[in-house]
Amino acid sequence: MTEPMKKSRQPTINDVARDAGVSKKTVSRVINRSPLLNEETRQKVLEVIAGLGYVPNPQARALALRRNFLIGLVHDNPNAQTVLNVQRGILEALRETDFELIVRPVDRGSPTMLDDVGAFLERQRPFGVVLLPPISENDALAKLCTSIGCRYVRMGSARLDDDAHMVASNDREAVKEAVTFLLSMGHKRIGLVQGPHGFRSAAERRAGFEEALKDADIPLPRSLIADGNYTFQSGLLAGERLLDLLPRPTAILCSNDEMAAGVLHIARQRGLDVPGDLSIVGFDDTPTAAHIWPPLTTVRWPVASMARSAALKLVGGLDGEAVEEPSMFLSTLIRRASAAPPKA
Amino acid sequence: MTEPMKKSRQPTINDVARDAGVSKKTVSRVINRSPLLNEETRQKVLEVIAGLGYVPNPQARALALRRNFLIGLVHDNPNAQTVLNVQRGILEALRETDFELIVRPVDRGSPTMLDDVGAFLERQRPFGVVLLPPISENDALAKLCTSIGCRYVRMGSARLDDDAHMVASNDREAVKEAVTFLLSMGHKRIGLVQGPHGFRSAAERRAGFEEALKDADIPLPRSLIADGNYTFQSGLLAGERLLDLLPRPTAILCSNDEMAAGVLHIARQRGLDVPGDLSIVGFDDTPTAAHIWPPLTTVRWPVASMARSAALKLVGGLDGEAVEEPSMFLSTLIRRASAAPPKA
DNA sequence: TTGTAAGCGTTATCAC
DNA sequence: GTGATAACGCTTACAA
Repeated sequence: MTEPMKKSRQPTINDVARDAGVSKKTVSRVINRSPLLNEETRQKVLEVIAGLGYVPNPQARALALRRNFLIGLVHDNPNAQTVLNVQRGILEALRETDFELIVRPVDRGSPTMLDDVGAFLERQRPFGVVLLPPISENDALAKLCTSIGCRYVRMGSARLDDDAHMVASNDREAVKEAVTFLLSMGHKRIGLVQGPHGFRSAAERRAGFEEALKDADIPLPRSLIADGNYTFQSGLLAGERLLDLLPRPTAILCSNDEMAAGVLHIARQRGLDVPGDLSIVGFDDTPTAAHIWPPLTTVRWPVASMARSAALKLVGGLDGEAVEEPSMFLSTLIRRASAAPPKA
Repeated sequence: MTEPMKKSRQPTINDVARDAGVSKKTVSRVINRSPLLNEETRQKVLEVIAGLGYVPNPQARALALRRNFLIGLVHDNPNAQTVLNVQRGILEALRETDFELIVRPVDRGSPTMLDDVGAFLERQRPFGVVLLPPISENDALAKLCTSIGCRYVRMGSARLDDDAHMVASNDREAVKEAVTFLLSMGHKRIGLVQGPHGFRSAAERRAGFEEALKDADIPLPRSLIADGNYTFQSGLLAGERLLDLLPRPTAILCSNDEMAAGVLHIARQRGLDVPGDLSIVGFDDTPTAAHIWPPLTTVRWPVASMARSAALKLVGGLDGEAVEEPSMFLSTLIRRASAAPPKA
């Protein structure tokens, strides 16, 4: 029992092997759940492992296996809650696995962005990466991952890639539903604050907006569409633009909640009653959406679930089982007080 | 030039050594910036490295060095923006180093929390961890890190540990300043929505609140203090409690912005004019603070800078230089429209 | 079912 | 200054 000179360092596979009276390979088999193992041997080894408090060294395993246990999250999404929800979803999928999550925010718009991500992938060689919008919409980035040999899954607002490499919410349908909801309440003059050019989400949401109006045979003058860039500030500007119109729109759909908050701000400044004089609908269901006054009707996309599936697509199928994770996710319209039938 | 059977795998240190006509140890010296190296040799090796696109394998380095290049972020902070700001700050400090950030949200309140973190530390053996409040206030956790032999730095609202293991904002002073500001505008009846019991930040902020009133010789009846738990919901309840009082407080200080938003909500519901009838002050300067109406006067603590220093305390001093990172950080009162002199 | 030997890509030791 | 050689802790051949 009394080992001579018990070193205080972490026990290694050798210690376990010695104490259990087996070879390291056998211990390795136990760790890796090899099926061809005498049950007695397994038990004995497990006991020694527990007794010693042995934990396999991930770096050593990574070296021997020529792959590591890191999943990267590459993102440039400005919405903190979204990013955290994604992290939560990924970690949920990674629980009970040996994988860890490493995060890598990148600077969208930086001319060296692709190089930066490339350097990160080359250096760390993560087992796989989850790409968040809007950067996930960048096809060059996906190609880069492929060329480097790094698995990836893109999150997005529409089918961006084949099922193995993407999870998406159907933003177009979701917005269409929201607008149809407004129409059903009697709104006829509905404005849109759209997201920035080059963003797939912005394009999809606009498309859904237009489709809904078209289906209802309601004309859409260009003046009812204001530009935004997903910031509160741009929502303020867009709100001023749209509320200057005569006749005023009775409802405004915003491509995200931040901008909706901006529009609400302007409406209040002008003494408009929301939703009496103006209904407002957002997109994202950020925490703020529920906390502003009146609470914002908005669209919630299942970020965490999507992220979870994304991660499972990456790490799943390692045990040979096919990965049958969904690729498309439904968003839900969250009805709150900011949208109601127009007053008169 | 034409190597026979160029394998498509990543180049290793051996490839570099062979091509440069030196030993692997020399290449290793170049990588690790060893000072005792012939400049010519170094240049030649660097050329080959660049030519080959060689990148050292972090896992192999970790194994050989018996330490890895991972900094963990352990957090249970509910504020997404805060967590992301921390991540940003840490990564800023880690840029240009070989370290990566791995994140580990934990479930505060789970009875197995300490075990969970312990398992994480044992398994991954990160080089160091940054602990976010409120979990960072847990002394048992700090002890656990020490016993496992994992470096740590705690972020907090007050001195929680010695300088090497902590960075803190001075919440007490910050709140004191905010309350003094309200007093200077003529408020005499000021309510407090405090944070949950057991949170150091809540205690510090309350202490600052009380000190300011005491310094001004203003009595503080217990009824002017309402309990909250840092959620919007609890802000609603606390707001109702305080605004039921007669005479009504003319100002309310909230221990965070979420709760301030809740109080604002109630004030609006009751038709109160903010700030005319009621001034509101928050704490945190979340994005929401600037987007609600009226924009919220609040206290901003330099999260990212603190996180940056925390990370530097962890990885600094590796090159022998002493780490001279600050431990205390000043918060700033952000004056917005939600606080003004009382109407009458 | 289990063990032996070799190797994963790097760094430390200690000669030269 | 530089280079053999032996670690580091694990896994994959391939034997037994």
